[in-house]
Amino acid sequence: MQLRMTNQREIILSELKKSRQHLTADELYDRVKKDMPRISLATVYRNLEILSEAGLIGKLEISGRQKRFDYDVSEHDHIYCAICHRVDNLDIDRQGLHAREIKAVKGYRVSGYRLEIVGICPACQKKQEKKEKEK
Amino acid sequence: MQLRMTNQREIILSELKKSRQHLTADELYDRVKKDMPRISLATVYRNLEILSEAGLIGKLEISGRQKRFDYDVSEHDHIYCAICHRVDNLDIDRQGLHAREIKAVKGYRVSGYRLEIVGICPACQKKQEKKEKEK
DNA sequence: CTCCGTGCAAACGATTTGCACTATG
DNA sequence: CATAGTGCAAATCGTTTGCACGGAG
Repeated sequence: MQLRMTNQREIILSELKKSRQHLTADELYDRVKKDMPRISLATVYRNLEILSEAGLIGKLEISGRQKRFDYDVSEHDHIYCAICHRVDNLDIDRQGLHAREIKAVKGYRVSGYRLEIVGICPACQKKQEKKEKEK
Repeated sequence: MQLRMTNQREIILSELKKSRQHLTADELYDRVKKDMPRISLATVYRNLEILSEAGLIGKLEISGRQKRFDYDVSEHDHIYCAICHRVDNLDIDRQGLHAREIKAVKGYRVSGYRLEIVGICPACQKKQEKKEKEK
């Protein structure tokens, strides 16, 4: 099962990379459609799955909502906005955690962990302040 | 909007508490149905949502899969099995993380974080060993 | 040429919602 | 007795799949 670099796959990949955001399949679909109007959403889903399996992009399955895909494949954690669900990459030292983690496993064979910081992004903070004033 | 402690709400709550597991809505539905055969799945969903908003149970939204509900409302993290998706509670010291977290926020107002450790649970490890032998 | 990939529509699994009815406080 | 909660069915949302056709290697 070898990978073919089709036109649609190439565009999906480059559109995600150049976005520098953590897009959902349908957000990406909207962008890709501009270059390739007949592409189908199913193709976007299929390719995102394949690309993330191939290690060319990252897959984010954060807190029960829509999957997002990451242009950055290096190991890192995420912060996301509880209001608008925007996601940003974080640079946290992962060393300290490992020691703590390994003690806590209760019989599990640990393969990794996911750390998500939750908060309110700058844009949504501003919106809240505005609402506050209007009262 | 005051809460009424209906029969179904009470049973859902007590069934989750006594399970000492992290059940999904439909797993809980199956259990509750034994005591109350005419209850509907929608009622289970509605009540789990309400109960978690009221702080009587916890809601777990792990890695893009089905929501699970937590009988334990105290602050804690989780470990889950990458194979069978079983979830267990963890006791990790949350102190060390806070300091690191606050440095990393890039304009976000941080409200908390979620740490999930991923691994393979004892039961699934055994299954794998068995398969290995059979080859 | 061989199959992997595509577009389309239909199928799917989890969850939510509109509605008329019920029952709690 | 007001109105939160229920059961049911249908709707919705994100995602996946079956199929016949198209195109990359």
